[in-house]
Amino acid sequence: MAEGFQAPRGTLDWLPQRSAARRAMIERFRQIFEGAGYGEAMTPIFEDKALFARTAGESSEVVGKEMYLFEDQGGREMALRPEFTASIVRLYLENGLSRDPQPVRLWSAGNCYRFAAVQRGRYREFTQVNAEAIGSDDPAIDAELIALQLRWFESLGLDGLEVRLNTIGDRADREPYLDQLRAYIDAHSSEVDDEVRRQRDLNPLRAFDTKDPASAAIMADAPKITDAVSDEAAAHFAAVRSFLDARGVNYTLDPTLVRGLDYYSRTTWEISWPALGAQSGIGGGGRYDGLAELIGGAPTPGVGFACGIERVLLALEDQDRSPAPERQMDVFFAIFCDAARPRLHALMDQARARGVAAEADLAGRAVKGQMKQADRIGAALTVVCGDDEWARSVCVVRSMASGEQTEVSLDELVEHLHNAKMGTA
RNA sequence: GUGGGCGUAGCUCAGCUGGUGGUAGCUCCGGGUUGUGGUCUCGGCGGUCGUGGGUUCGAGUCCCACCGCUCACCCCA
Repeated sequence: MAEGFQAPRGTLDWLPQRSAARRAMIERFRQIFEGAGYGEAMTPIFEDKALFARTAGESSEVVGKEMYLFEDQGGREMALRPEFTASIVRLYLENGLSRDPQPVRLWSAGNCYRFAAVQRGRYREFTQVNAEAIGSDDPAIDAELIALQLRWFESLGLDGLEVRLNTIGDRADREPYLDQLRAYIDAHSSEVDDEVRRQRDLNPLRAFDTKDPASAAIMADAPKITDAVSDEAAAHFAAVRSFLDARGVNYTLDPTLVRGLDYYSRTTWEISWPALGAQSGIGGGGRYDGLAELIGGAPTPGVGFACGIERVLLALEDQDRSPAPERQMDVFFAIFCDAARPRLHALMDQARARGVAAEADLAGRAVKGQMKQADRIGAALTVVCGDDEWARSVCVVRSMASGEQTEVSLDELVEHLHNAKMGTA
């Protein structure tokens, strides 16, 4: 290890067991969203830096200091994607999807990259599953996305989720409100801490996030954006809530909930699993009706969310649950005769070609060790072939559950294994 | 980027105020069962004590730096 390499800080190695869990989670996500009419979209892992800079906002941490940037050999400024939404909207515009029936609904899964301080649940390379609906401002979509997202969590066996919901109005509502909020902070300037004063200039909405109790008390009485939104946005939010209420979705209203990316408008939400501690946010999203214009497209409404696979998996592991299916093998080949190995390996391959999951000893194990291996991998059957059987061109097929053994001619072995598999399946 | 805790076999960990690394548990491999698993039992493999310096006659144990993990700030998935 001293002279060796370690995975880069903030990255994870995925061994088979967790890889299976991860894949099962994504597969579940796929089933749920494709069952609701969402199609899979994949975008490049890197994009023009400006795509993210313009959409997420220069004042956001993500753009300000967390992007992985590089200049390619052609001198282009590129960034590894810190999130999906900007890429998906870019995809929508670039591929003319505004000509498709609206809204265009897409889901994605893949790695994102942010150069942030590493801790449990926060990694520099991490995986998000993502869903976006672009081209309609129907409040039913906001509610549908939240409901589907919750269905995913529940299908994985995660209990005790908290859903927080808010509306931050339209961009046009924002400036007058921000002036109001800045004025309030200025009026209480001497009573709040540096953090609030810093946010006042940077992103006043975030001033509500202060941890300082005195400042928090002051901010508790500050004007809330929820009260400052237009009648139209308020009506939209009321409609979102009615769609959620009709489904029986539990949520709490949090008028200080502001998502960290500047492009959000109207509905915002966050789902957390509190036991995870500081990185308890396992999913979040919102509406971004102004985003398409920011990157040169026609005004196009949109709404979407993302969930962090690693965090959800940590939560599941904390509950001693794994979404990974049991590993199973149909047949193990236990061969105690060197001369027999080539022929039996060939037969094993033929069985595999017919859909039988099979493996053989590859470690030179003794008899006992090979049987133990068969047991360990959960093989339903073990093909046993030693000198005696090989001399007679047969083998013994043992049922690992019952211990029952039958002798089978090597010529009929593949057919026998195939039938056994079909019979039990 | 800033603080606190931690870093001994593949994994989980003992190791008292510095005096030669633990028959430790689990895993893995083998024997007990001349060719048959899950239990039991015996044995074996496996460590430059995170890395590099320093103090000391002597450092896993003390000091410093770095790397990594972890908790929190922050940020967000």
